Amino acid sequence: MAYPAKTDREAIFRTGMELLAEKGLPGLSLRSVAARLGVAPNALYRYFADREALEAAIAAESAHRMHQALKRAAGNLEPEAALHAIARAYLRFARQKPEWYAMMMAPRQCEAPPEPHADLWLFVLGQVARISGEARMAEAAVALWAFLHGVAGLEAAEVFQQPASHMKPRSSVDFGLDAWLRAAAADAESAG
Amino acid sequence: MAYPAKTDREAIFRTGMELLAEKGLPGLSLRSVAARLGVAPNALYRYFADREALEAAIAAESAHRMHQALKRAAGNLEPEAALHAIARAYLRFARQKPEWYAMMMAPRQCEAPPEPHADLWLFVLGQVARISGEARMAEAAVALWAFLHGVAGLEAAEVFQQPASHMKPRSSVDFGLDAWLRAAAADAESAG
DNA sequence: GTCTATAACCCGATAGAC
DNA sequence: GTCTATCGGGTTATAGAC
Repeated sequence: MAYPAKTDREAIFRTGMELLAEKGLPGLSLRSVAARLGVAPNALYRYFADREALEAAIAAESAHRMHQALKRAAGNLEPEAALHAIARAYLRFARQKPEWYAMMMAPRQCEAPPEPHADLWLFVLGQVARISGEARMAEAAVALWAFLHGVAGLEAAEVFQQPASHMKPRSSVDFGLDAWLRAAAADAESAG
Repeated sequence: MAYPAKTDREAIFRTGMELLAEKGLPGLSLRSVAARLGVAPNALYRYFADREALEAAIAAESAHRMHQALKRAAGNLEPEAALHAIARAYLRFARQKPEWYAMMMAPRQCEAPPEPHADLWLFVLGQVARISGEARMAEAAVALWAFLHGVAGLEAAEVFQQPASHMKPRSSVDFGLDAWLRAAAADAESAG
């Protein structure tokens, strides 16, 4: 062939993940991805319809990686210990890969939630059900997710680093987690 | 004068707020503000050092408006009712003016938190202290803030509108809020 | 099917004239 | 204090050669 493929969907995607982790959201552009791969910018359009499509692929992979991290953290721990471990792993992921996390949580117009997101959600739902029971597991899981997502957001905004704010991130996370655990456990009792 | 002032800091700022509310974050640019005011783009640099400075002003005003909204919601209600009202008002603000909310919460490098942000935080802290007591009011307030910020983020990401997600936003907010209130009240008792 | 080249837009920011 | 003009950067997207 006169023009053998110099790249492929996988390589483009991988380069996008790298650039995002290295240079943040503004560092991720079709031009920069193409430059690193040594191809012309519009060569990428053969593999991704537009920037949105590339971002969606990155978001899906990010959700998958978080799922793996949470599963590893939970291991075979007892329900309550597993949930503490999951919460820590969630916040660690958001802290260490803020761009992947942001990409994964970014609003994106699509028919149904992509499979990795759904898998992650089902995993959390299952872990929550072990504590709260199944009657109100959805409400409990959403509340937990909101709390963790909120902590991640506040950490990203560096709210805790304000000198005169009197904020103690660690103990605040514990406060919220304990409150949630007590409420979830109470649900299980009232149902049982 | 050959060139009388056609605009001023206040008009620029107000136009920025409008554009942000109308067209979202990508619609806010120095060029678009200048176009709406009928001046050349670089005329704005007389009043704001750069885009960051304009954004910081918008963020401060957004925090002020949320503060007003929360105060109005709390009124003279009893502590627990006031907190419910504050939580609803917080989520309503984030839902109705998502760009202002995002701007207000966006990471921004500055020495100290701007005054409107600090005022808002002190107000929430005071309201929380009425329930939890003063010993752990900071932890409790941060946990509450994280939860509300998280719910706002999930709503913005349209997580709740996914058809097969089995999520009920309203009851999830109630779940989290009730959990928080019980924990905060328990703190007050153990201290009293 | 991939390439080069380019178009047609957007943006923030700066220089120098009036 | 505002203007025109411009620089250097970004983005999506298309046309046409190989």
